[in-house]
Amino acid sequence: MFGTRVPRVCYVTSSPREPRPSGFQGNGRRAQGRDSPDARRALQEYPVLGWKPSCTCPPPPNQGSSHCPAPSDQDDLTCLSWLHQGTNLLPIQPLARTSSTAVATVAPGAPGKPPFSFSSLIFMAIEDSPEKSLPVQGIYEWIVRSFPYYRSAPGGWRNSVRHNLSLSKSFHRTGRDRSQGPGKGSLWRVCPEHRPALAEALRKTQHCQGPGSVLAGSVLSGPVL
DNA sequence: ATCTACATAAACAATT
DNA sequence: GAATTGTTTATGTAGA
Repeated sequence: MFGTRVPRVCYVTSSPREPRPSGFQGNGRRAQGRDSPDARRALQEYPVLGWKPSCTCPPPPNQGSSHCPAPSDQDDLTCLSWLHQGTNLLPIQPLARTSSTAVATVAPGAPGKPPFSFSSLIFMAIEDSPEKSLPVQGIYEWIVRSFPYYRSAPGGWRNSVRHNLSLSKSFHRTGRDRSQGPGKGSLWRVCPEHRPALAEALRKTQHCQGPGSVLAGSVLSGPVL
């Protein structure tokens, strides 16, 4: 199908892309570095504040705590119920629903880049949907709604979202029910077998922000994560 | 030094 | 034909 793909012009030159602007943040890992100032700032800006640990389900493995009896059918992280307990459905969930109060915590003008990878963002968006599936546009909207940074970010992040969806084995697309209305594209879902890894990555992102972060204080000290 | 994960950019085909 | 969606390739950075 792609046999007709022609080599890109970039091969002609040693520098295929435009020089990156001085403010370019590299590969983004810097921004989501384990304990980077950016990551800490972002976590303080984004209202994980509203996430109240109110765990009634088993903690993820390696958390040690077993305050809840582990159901026999949950040997691993396949169960994401620990991500979906009421308001602590997902770390940034409160912002999406109560933007006025939540966004008030964001520094005016320049929200920091979220510390989450695109995979994590997609994961959260999909898991936050009632049907556990979203079209690309729905994922965009969830991200923009949840992270003010992406409202003003250059459009390239959408490309990255699609790139992640397409490249990552963690997500797969399903046919779209056209009776639900018009719209392009497919619905995207999280592969069940990859949920544990995604959840763990998300948990690590939070965990690695250190004890100083709001999230660490409100989440990691709790029994859920 | 190398590998891996990730972000970003871009080309291009398919679909609506 | 335009816009959107999906796939693929390339490249750069940082951490392990």
